[in-house]
Amino acid sequence: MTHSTRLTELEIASRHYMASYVLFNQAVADHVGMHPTDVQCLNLITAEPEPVTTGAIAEMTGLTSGSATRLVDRLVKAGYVERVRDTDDRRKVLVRVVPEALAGYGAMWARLGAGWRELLEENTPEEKQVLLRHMRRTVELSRRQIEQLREA
Amino acid sequence: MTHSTRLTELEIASRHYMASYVLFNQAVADHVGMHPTDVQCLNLITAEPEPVTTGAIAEMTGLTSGSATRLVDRLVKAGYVERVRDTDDRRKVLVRVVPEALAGYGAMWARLGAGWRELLEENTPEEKQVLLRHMRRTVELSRRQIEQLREA
DNA sequence: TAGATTATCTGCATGACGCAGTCATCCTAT
DNA sequence: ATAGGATGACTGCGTCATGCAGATAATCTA
Repeated sequence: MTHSTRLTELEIASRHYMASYVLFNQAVADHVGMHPTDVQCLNLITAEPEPVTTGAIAEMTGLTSGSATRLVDRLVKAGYVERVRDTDDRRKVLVRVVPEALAGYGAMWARLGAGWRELLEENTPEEKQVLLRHMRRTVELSRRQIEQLREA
Repeated sequence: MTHSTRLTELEIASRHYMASYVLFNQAVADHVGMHPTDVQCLNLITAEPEPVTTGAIAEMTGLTSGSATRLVDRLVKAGYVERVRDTDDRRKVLVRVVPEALAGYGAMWARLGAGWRELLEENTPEEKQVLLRHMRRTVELSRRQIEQLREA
């Protein structure tokens, strides 16, 4: 990934791949009239089995706690989530997705997701394993490198 | 990718995968004191064999032409690129990467890129083909869906 | 050669974000 | 039991990236 040396096909593809996600995320956000960060956040918390705290959202999105609060404000205002105080630790605020509110959002994903799912289904189970492994490894590597960057 | 149905492992991994890229990009940006968009842009234009126009940058990043101008302003100010008027069409501005300016930037990537490259090298040639194909397909699908979203 | 089109650049307004401080709640050590 | 500290979430304020609309210069076309 130095710039003096030639980049491999795969490295170049990676860049465009990542860039395309940013564009896609932006397009989705524009379409539903939200900020890309908000879409990103919704995607992350709907992937979680349980409601998450504001702090967890801050960590997942890389925002400060203050900005995460504002992010949740926007999602609440838009009706996508609601705040629920944690009964165990009353300092915490659980952000719960409102399933009904995701109807329109879900309808969009039903259209888009179909194409996406097809794309995945074009792969054999073995190939899917390769992709899954690569994604997980990447997430892990990314996490380590972020730590490294913050230290230095 | 609807939210009423269960998400597959691969779909969940995809989301975290994409999210991790955003975080990583942000961390890199913080590290070099730039905006994420600027890093994104540098990654894209250094992946191109030839200097690109401001308009091309606008398209690649999804920004308006005005914002792209400002983006280039920042990169110029930071010394990463320089503006060169296109001699064929003097309306156009070619944005050329300044190789020397990427020394520090490149040094960082040399460290980070090593881990990244290793990750890719952990795959057999066949597996790399699977990844490459998937990335290209995704970019293509993404492009089509963005178009679809803009129409609707 | 005039008018339309294209590529880039600017003035202005909006809004997301970080920072630093505040408040409420929980934990811990004496 | 209680004081001091830690933790989680929230606010005031300033900064800055971005979109929008219009300006300017260069090119194309009838």
